Amino acid sequence: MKITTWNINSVRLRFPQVAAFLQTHQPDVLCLQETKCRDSEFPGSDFRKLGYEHLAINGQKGYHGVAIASRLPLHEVERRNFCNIGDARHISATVSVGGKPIRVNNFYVPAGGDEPDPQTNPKFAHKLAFLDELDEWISQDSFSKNRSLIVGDLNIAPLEHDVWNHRALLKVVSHTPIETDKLKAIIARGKWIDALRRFTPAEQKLYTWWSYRSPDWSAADKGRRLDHIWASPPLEPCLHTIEILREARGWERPSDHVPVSLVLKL
DNA sequence: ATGGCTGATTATATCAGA
Repeated sequence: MKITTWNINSVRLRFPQVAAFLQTHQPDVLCLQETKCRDSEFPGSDFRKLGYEHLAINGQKGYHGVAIASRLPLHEVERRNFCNIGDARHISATVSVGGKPIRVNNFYVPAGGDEPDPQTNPKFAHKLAFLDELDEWISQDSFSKNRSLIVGDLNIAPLEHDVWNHRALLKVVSHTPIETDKLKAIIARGKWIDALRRFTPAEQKLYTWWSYRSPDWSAADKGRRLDHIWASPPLEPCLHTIEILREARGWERPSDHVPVSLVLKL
């Protein structure tokens, strides 16, 4: 079973890139973030034509929005209203593979604005509150004791080599200690397996996002690892491979995030 | 190195992203 997470930055604008990816890489399940459209505007028939007949969508107008497109049936779809503000940052569904369920949770964590101070920056306060609620919610036994995946754009690069310059980014939202400590605590509490790092040593640079503002993103290579796939302990023996499709950042009119995939041998 | 860019909006400047 192959599952991909990708912050697409407008699913309508970038459907051609999505189609190219699906046809070449053939994931069973695709989790998208920043779809940026209402549910009624989601290009569902285009996904169905490519064999992704099972759709779970949590959209909103203009901003945010998450979705799961799957070749396998999706059950028990849930859209949790984190921080009770009515935005679209989570969707989960159960995928059955060989008759055994895997619970897939797709997140788009708030970016957090510029200033890493919750007293003066409401966006950063929102990000921290979201993480606290995420921590409490996924600490339930049902997550860790069953076959669960946490995927998505978590907007935090937790490790030193998840950013191009650790020291320079310590005061930059996405890599500040208050955020990275929280994320590491959530991982530790749930005994989550950080699947990308399971296949790449901690000393090796690993990025999934490169800013649009860098004139030569590849040569400068000032990336961050903002996109994640975590697996619950029961899935540990099934983790097979990870792929970060760096080349997608060089496609025409790209997203600033690239697809990140996990293959499970179930 | 924190924006030099990008996308959406009943747009033509503003907000958001990270």
